[in-house]
Amino acid sequence: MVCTANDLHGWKDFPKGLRVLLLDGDSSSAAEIRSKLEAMDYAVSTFCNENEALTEILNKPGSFHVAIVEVGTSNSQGSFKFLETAKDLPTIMTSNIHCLSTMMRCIALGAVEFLRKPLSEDKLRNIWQHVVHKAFNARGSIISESLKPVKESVVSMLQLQLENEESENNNLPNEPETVSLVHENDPEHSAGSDRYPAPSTPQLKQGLRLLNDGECQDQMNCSAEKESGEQDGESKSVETTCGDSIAEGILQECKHQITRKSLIKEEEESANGFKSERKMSLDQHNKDSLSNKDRGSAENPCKSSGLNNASGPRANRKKIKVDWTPDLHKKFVQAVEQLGVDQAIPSRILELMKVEGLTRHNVASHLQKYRMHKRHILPKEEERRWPHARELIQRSYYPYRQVMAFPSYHSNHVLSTTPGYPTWGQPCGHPAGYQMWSSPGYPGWQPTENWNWKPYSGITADAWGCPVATPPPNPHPAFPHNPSGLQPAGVVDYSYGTPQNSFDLHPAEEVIDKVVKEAISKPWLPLPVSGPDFFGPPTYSGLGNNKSSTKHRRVHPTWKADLSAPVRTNVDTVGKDAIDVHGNSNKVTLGRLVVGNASGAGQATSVRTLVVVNKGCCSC
DNA sequence: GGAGGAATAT
DNA sequence: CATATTCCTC
Repeated sequence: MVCTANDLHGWKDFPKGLRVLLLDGDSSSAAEIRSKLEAMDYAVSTFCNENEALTEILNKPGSFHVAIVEVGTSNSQGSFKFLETAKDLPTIMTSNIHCLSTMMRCIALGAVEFLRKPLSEDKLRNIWQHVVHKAFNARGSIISESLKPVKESVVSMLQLQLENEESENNNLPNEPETVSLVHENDPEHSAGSDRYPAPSTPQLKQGLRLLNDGECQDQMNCSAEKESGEQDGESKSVETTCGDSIAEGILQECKHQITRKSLIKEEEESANGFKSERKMSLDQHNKDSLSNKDRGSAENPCKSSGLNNASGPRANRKKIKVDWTPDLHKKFVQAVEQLGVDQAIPSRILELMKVEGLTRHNVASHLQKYRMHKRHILPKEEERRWPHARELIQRSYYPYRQVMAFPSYHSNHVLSTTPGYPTWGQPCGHPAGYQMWSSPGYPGWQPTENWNWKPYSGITADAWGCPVATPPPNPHPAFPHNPSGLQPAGVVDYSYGTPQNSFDLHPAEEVIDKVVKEAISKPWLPLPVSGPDFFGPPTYSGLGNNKSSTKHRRVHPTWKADLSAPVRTNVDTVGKDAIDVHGNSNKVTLGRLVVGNASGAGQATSVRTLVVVNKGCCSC
């Protein structure tokens, strides 16, 4: 009697009907075991000696799913022979005697388990696990005929189960259980604004594995991916799975019926040092994918609903690393632009993107990068388009007063018109390698009307969106006009604690006042500050520098907005309270500004003091 | 408590 | 480097 796929339907109540070969020389023992097995709806065939059993197996391959073989003191050789012969049949050894060497030998010969008599119901009830295990871990691709339906039925069951879970999850759209398998580490899992892989979207279902101490409850699923029926034709979902052997086995099994593009990779370590990496993908129209990798964090195991709860801390699920593919990024940019830069916050972006599986954290992280690149790129674009802007500024805007930042002695590339564009650059005419950001329709980072920055004659701004005015080569530039007749050169300096040098500094009160007043009255004009590149090694002085560490220095809220918006200054909002006139140091502190270097996010961030210095000199 | 976002870790 | 995570503030 050989199982076929047709048996599947009859196996909905698996493991009932499991065919058990019972080989026991002790007839009374055999009867007892048989009775218990049959009480569990297992189909039992009893044999008294191994030859009969082996004959049956050989004559009717695939007749049994599992064997329970007694090892006695006298018939041990027969039991070993059975083991050696029936290698394809998951065989559980059982014995009254407790002999370690015998147990070892049995295991070495391929026994799946060694149980001591008496065999309780509990022990017998779970023998099906060996069948499933064997079905999914058969060496090579060869699976005995009897195991095929087992495997398929398990797959089918799990698929059905997952679908049921999905229906339940549909009632709880924000907290799908399968999602929790992916995002169990996400502290935002309960936040309504966050999105998770929505199992409601017909996609490749996740392979799930739940490990429970002692009792293994492997649950897998695999279902065909349907391409139609996307809610809005745009939604994407995260595709993920676990990489344990069973899962992979199922995935292999399902490969022929699944159109899948995502790569799933996972590596695991021990229960203690659990570590994994996974690739996840968000498919859209079979085209783009978002691959996620993820690293588990030991301190944050599974914390969520349903299935995971049952599995306990051991069922450590991993977070997902999102691969911001061009398409995904495009969606992101579109969302940002739709919202407007001001309103573009992670949760809203997330909503607009409609990418399942993406979390607010993912978006926030990307947004951070986005903003940084934008700040960095915009100024260079402006500079590229208005190469003489600074000169114009100096001549026309501050005809009588040069307010600017001194470049750092380490300044290297702030205003250079770098030939290439970073990948976040705008799309026009980029060399290969930037296609991600320059694909047709990609909005790019071009300044839009959302950037309410007054051109200010194209003054350059740097990574922080602040205008950058470099000093002219000539330290004492001769301005063609000096309509005000004032002493020129109120100079803003970022002294980083370094002493003022070279100039005889005599702050004329009126000059200082004028600088301050103008800054306050014209907040839309740039503060004469430079971007990160402009500064030398960070030192800290002045306001906000009472911390010894560079950590957690933050822009004052009133400044923050302006740091992200290119030109405006917030002197007005900072107010005079932030203005500190250093009576005897020729400085007026306007406020604090956090700057960083250009090398990356948040690195070497520091607080600078804006100081207006009356530079009492000028050749004019 | 949760969100945004800078700073930091991986 | 890109992304995740942590930490801080609001």
